[in-house]
Parts: sequence; structure tokens; C-alpha cells
Amino acid sequence: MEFKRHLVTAALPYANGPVHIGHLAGCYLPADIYVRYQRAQKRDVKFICGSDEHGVPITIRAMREGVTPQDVVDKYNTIIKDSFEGMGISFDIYSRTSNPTHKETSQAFFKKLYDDGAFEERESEQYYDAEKDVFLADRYIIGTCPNCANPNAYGDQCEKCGSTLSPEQLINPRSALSNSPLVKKPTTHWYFPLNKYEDFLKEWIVVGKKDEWKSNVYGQCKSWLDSGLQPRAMTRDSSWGVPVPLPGANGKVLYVWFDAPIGYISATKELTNQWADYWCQEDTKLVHFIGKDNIVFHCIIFPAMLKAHGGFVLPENVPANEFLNIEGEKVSTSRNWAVWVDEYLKDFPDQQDALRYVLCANAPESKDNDFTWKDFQDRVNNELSAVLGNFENRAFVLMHKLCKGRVPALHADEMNEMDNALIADIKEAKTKVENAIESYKFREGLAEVIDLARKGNKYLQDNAPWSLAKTPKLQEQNQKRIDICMHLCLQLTANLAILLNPFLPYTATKMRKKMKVVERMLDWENAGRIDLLKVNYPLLAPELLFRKIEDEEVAAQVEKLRENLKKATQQIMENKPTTASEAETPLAEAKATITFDDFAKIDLRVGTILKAEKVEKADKLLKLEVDMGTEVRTIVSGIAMHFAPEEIIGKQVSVVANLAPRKMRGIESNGMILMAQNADGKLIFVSPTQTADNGSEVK
RNA sequence: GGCGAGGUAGCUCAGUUGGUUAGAGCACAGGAUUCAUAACCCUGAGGUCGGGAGUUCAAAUCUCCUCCUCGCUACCA
Repeated sequence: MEFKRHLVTAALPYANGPVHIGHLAGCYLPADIYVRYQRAQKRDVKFICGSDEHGVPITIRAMREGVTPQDVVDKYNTIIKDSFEGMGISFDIYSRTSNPTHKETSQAFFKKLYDDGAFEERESEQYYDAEKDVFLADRYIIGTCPNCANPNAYGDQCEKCGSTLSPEQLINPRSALSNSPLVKKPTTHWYFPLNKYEDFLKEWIVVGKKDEWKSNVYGQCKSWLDSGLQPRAMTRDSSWGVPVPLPGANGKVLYVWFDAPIGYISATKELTNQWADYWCQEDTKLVHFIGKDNIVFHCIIFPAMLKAHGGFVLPENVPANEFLNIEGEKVSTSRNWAVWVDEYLKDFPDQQDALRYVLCANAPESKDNDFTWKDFQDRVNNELSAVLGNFENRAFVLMHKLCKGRVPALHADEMNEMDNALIADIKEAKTKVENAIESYKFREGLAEVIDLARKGNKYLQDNAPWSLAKTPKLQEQNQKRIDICMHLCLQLTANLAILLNPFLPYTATKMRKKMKVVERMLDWENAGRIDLLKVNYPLLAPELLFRKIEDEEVAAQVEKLRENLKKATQQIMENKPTTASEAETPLAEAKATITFDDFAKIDLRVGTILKAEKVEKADKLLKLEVDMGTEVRTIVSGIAMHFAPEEIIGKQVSVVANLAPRKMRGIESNGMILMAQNADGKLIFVSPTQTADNGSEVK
């Protein structure tokens, strides 16, 4: 299909923290390259982004910092926006989901689906904070983690041991708002029956996108579709978000993943009155740039929503990237293991293109990649400066030395094979870069540009105009050859500026200014031409495009990473005691609030493990037979990651004997083995130091 | 445990429908050169293509088994 317009979105960054270079490499940089290329092709393109400002993590952060959610999103929206601007990410609009337009748009979207009967209404029991008179989302519920005993685990996840939880699993759940214990109350929510769209999605993706979408994206989608889709709640009980536009729905807001993608539409509305052309006309090419963590929302849920609503185009492609690791380790915001964009801009002023270069050249297009500062230095110094920057500099210096600072003539009568080969290379490079960008292979496209500069270096070397001008007399004899060589080098430089422009816009602009040409010269259609610079046109003096990255800078950045990690780790330790000594105080307090009667309810006994075996199809579970003196009990315990079955047989352990039985993986567990856990996550049995009788009471 | 994506030179990656001595860049070694940011240019060394079995005249490429990494998911009382 011939597309009349292009609509490009980049994932809405979540406004509860700054952006790091992983975000840039995974999503925003490729999107920006793609869009700049489309603009250079003079195609009708709109580049949409904005802050995602709803959801529970923002309210949690607000509570921790003692400010309002609006304060939180205002702060980070500014930081994020500035980071993008600073790196030259050229959105046509950077909006935010807390804007009125978004409220209207997402409510209207919801209302349309509601009126069409697209939702299923369901009542369920959920935790309720009586003191604050609100239902609590999973994130608002705090309790003791059943795995690692962290007393501050959230209802959806324990940040200390990383396990996914549901609120029901928490021990002694309490409210994050009031710290009071919770009760369960019925509440109503609207579910979107994704299962009803399975056939449509299978046809559209599994059949239709097989050879078009990247294998990681396609595979992930197919996996979801094959395992069957479930209805998903599209509303939440919360005070922060877009209110559900229905009577009697007080205290209910749209689920962030319902409202966030609609944010793309709202932002387009803010940008232009013609927004409907971009979203509703069949000849629009919609492309979502995202990271791999967003695949399901952009490929499954949002398209199903759009389909249910009707009248919208569906994404033509969703080129999701994998993750970028830092110095061999996964990015972690809580451990502050990341290279933050705002800090890079401060530490490396005017070096946007150096980072853009490295992040694109090493983008995680097909698998997770590693960013190291050493690699950053190597690539900037040995590829960007040495090949590209150096060629451009050579061309300018030689032109000034041998051609009086003006573009020399191209004497057709004396052109040879080398000249023609170079011209062919320039034309070929245009096609190669074009194909690479159109198929979302940005690292390949950028490599082609560098390769063209490399060919320029070789051409210079082979012609060696400096040798042709060793003496004034020689130069006079050879001036025609020198002119041809320098003419082509300069035309090549102009071509490099065009081809480079989507990738390294700052550099392209610098080059353009030195050549004293108008911005229009960078139009893509001009690539491949060798008459971009007029003969006899005077150019500016040489000036380096890039500077080298020094060893000290690299060392300083690595040091900074380690320092940040250290500080963040310390902070975590202070907030959430993990070592035995730090845990003593809170433990004593906990005892004071529990009555003896409460304690006496727990029947703790000593037992001996007689048998142990791995539970089928469960990574973490061991099935234990424990001799309790009067009986042998079956207990299922989540310790398989820490102990081999054979090494714990005969071990005497402490058992909570009167815990209500519970089935796990089809096996009924009758009790719980007590374990101590170190800060490093290691498990240790809580056992009698001398052998006790099996079944003897622990008190 | 299920599913998905990867595993190719020291590093980062290409390898189209199976076909002659498996490619590129960086790093490394040697050479040449001086216009240039000690940069460029040339040459070289370096790989049992994660491991095993099979299909084939022929496998990095197809089939089966197995190991490792990342992600989603189940499981954790």
C-alpha cells in the first residue's frame, strides 16, 4: 500500500523517574532516526510522545516524598522532556496524560466501548482501607513477604527478593495509606474481554505479520495468543487517574494501560486539528517504537481496544528493541545502576551525537546488549572521530591547502576509474542506508554511513593529492587531478551530511554550516548527487567535528556508577533493614504489639525431614516428608533453589504445625518450615542446636 | 515446569531459499604514509559457527536431544 502519512509513536515514559540511556537506545533514538529520515524524505509524518502520569507507583512515590502525585509528575515530566530535547529527540509534540484533552479523549473512548456493550461488569472482593475509605490497588497494600520475610513487600511484588505476589499472599496485609489493617469488601470493575478478540488478533498478527515484524516481537505475540487471552480489568479503585465516566463510579479510574496508549491519540489531537486523518485513514502508516517490556500492550491489548472501538488504523509495525545492560549488569533504577540522560548531558556538554552514535551502533535490536564506557570511548575515538571526523577534516584541510579554500572544478576529461567508483559508492550508499532505515535496521544504516566515510579515506589515500603537490611545479602540473580529487571529497562530505542527518543531526548541521549551504540541502533526495557544492564556492575553515574521549572521563563515569550503586544500596539498607543487627529493633517492636494469646496460637514443633523430592513443574518447590513424632507430614516448601533434596534428608527443623493446609501444584502442604534468610538471600534452617525429640514444642 | 528470543573470531555483530577456503568493524601484530584528531591506508594472525546425534553428495543454515543467557508465565505460606 502507498502510505500518504506516517504516524510514529514512542512509548510514553513513566513520570516517576528520569530517563536513562537504555530508554534512549531501545525506543526514542530509533524512533527519532526513523522520523528524521521520513522528514528528510519530505513525507507527512507526526512524531508523538508524552509522559504517562497515572498509576499507583506515582502515588506511592508521592506518599514517600510527602508531596502530591501532581508534584511528582510535574517534576519528572520536566526532567524527561529536557533530557529528550537535550539529546535532539525531535517529537512534534511531547504531551502528558494529566492534560484535559487526554481526560476527555480517554473517557470518550471508554464510554464508547461501554455503550457498545464491549465490557463485562464484574464484582469481586478487594482489600479496603476503612480508615481512608478507599479500595486499595495491589501496590497500596503492604505486608510481610511470604518468601523473604521482608516486612515492606507490596501487594504485587516484593522489591527485596523480586518475587511476584498477589495481595492474598502477604502476611498481615496493611494499608500503605493509613498503616491500618485491611478488610475485604465487594467492588465493581469493568473487564475487557480480550478472549473475544483472539481470532481477530491471530489473523492480524500470526497470519498477517509473520514476515514483517521482528522475530522477538512476533514470537512474543504468538506466545501470548497461543496460551489464550483472559478478560482484563480496565478500571481500578484509585483517586489518581482518569475518572471512570459512569454514574456511580466514584473513586474509580481507568487502568493506566487502558489510558496510556490512548495518550498517543490525545497528544495527536493537541498537535493538530487534522488528528483524525492520522488515526482513522487507512493510508496512514502507524508505527509504535517501544521496548520489549511493552510488547503485549502495544501488540495485543491496544489493537484489540482500537478494534473494539472501530474506526482506527492499527499499527503497521511495532519494532520493539531488547534491553541495554550497563557494564555487564541489568539496569536497576532502585539500585541506581543506570546512566541517566540528564547527567550525561551535564558531564558531556555538546556531545549528544557521540552518545547517539554509540547507542545506535550498539542498539539492542535483536538481543540484549551491553553498554560499557570503554566501548563508548572506543567507538567514539576509533570509529566516529578516526573514520568520519578525520575524513571530513582531511577534506577541508586539503581543500584549503591545495585549492585556495574554494570548491575546485571537476574536470571531466581527466576523470579516471577511481573517481567513477567513488561516485558509484556514493549513490549506492544512499540506497543502502535507505533500505536499512525503512526496515528498522538502524545500526546497519549507520554502519553504511561510516563505511562510506571509510571509502572516502581510502580514495584520498589512493589519490594522495598531497604527493601531487609536493613542489609548486608538481602542483601546477597536477592541479587538474588535485581538483577532481578534492571536488569529489567535498561532494562526498556533503553526502555524508545528508546520510548522517537522521542519526547525528548535530553533526550534520555543523557540517552544513561549514559548507555554507542551506538546510534544504539535507533533503534526502539530494543524497547521491555530486553537484551539491558549487564550483568556486568558498567554504569555512576546518574545525574538528568530534573530540576524543579521554581515559580519565571513562574512569570517572565508571566510578560514578559504582558510587551511585553504593549509595543506593545503603539507602535501601536504611529503609528496609535486611541484616540481622538492623532487624533487631523492629523485631522487638513487633513483639510488643502482639499479645501472648496471639503467639500462643502458633503451634511450633520440631520435626525431622525423612524424604525430600522436587515437585514436578515447579522450580522452587520441594515436597518434604517430615517426622513430627506422632505422625509423618507432607510439607511443600519453596526452597528448591537453595537446597538439593538429598542434602537436607535427616535434617531437624522447626515447623509451624497448625498452619491451615494448602494445595500447591496439586500437593497438599500441612505446615511450614521456618527459615532464616540472609541479606544476600541465602536460606538457613532454623534448627535445634542439639537433637530434640521429634514433635517437641518450640516456645 | 510451559512459552518466546538469543548462543558465530578477545569484544560488538552480519550470514538471504542448506553449496566452493564462514564475513565486517573494533581490539591485536607487522608494513606503508604524513594531508589529517599518533589519525588514515595495506597486510596478517585469530573461529571444531554452545554441545551431541541425525537427514543430505553437501549443514552455521533442516530434524531431534541437551547445556547456557535474557524475557514472559506458573509455582513460593
